[in-house]
Amino acid sequence: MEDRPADEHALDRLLEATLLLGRDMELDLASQGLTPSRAHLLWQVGSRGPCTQARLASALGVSARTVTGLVDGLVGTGHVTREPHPGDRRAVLVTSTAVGEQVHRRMARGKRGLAGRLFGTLDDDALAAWTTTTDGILDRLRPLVGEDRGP
Amino acid sequence: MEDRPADEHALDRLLEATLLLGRDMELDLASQGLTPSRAHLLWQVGSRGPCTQARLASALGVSARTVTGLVDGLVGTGHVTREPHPGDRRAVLVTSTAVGEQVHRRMARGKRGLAGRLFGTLDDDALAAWTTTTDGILDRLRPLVGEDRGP
DNA sequence: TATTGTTATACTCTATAACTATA
DNA sequence: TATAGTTATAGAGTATAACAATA
Repeated sequence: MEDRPADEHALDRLLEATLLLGRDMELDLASQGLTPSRAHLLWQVGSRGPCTQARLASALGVSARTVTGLVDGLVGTGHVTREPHPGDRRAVLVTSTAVGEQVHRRMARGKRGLAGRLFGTLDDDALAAWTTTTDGILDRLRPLVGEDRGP
Repeated sequence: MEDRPADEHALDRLLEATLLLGRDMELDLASQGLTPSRAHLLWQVGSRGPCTQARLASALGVSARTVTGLVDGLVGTGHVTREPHPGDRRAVLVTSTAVGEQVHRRMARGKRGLAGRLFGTLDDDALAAWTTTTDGILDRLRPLVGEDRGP
């Protein structure tokens, strides 16, 4: 670790990508009346199917109280409903409505489109090289942050 | 744009890096009593020298009101002071204290260390290839988000 | 006893709008 | 008239702690 300037430059690129990616996704979601946190929750429900709030708290890495608030908001906008959990009367199943599923499909489409825009111009070899290197970066990053929550 | 699965996989990698990078930096800052937003402001002041709040609002991309709150917090913790602006009696100069500068140096050191840990294992060619590809990704990402605010 | 989710409370970050003091 | 910053107000997201209902 001998202070190579190119290393810091590379990290700056990664940080800039982080910033821009976040902003792009927020813009897209705001146009559908969703805040980032609510969109994230809706994405989980759409991808996993009906979930208990405890499971969502674990998947999102937030407290149970926070999930209560996010679900309240999404129930208010008609994206999800709270259904009784068959077999555990303490729990509820957060379930996508038709509108929620439509938004989830739109998010999935948007993600595919963004992937194509960002990486579609690379040939297979260049893409594979970039991905391999990024995998290595992630391997070195994960231990710094600690355990992942979620299935 | 013909839906290459590897594209979506690459985007997922980038999103995961985004998430982990954010978490790592938050952990590091929380250990010094700084929230992410306050740390971001302190970083700007440390890098640019004494700044008006208007300039900070523009650099951070937030409203004047938000800067007032962040500076209030940092004044409270002793990281910055508000000094009179020589030549414009409406404005103040947000200025790092000795403690603030010490934290800024620690942040700079942490950034160098992280860069080394993430990229230091790559040889020059692999690093250059990764950076070049990432530059291209950024070029395609920037127009989606729109204008940068900045100095 | 342990888990699920809610109420109560509080702090941070963010914004808009109205206002004061200066340019 | 325009700019720098504050006060006033509001809403989202987050957390911990105490509590109810159920396992």
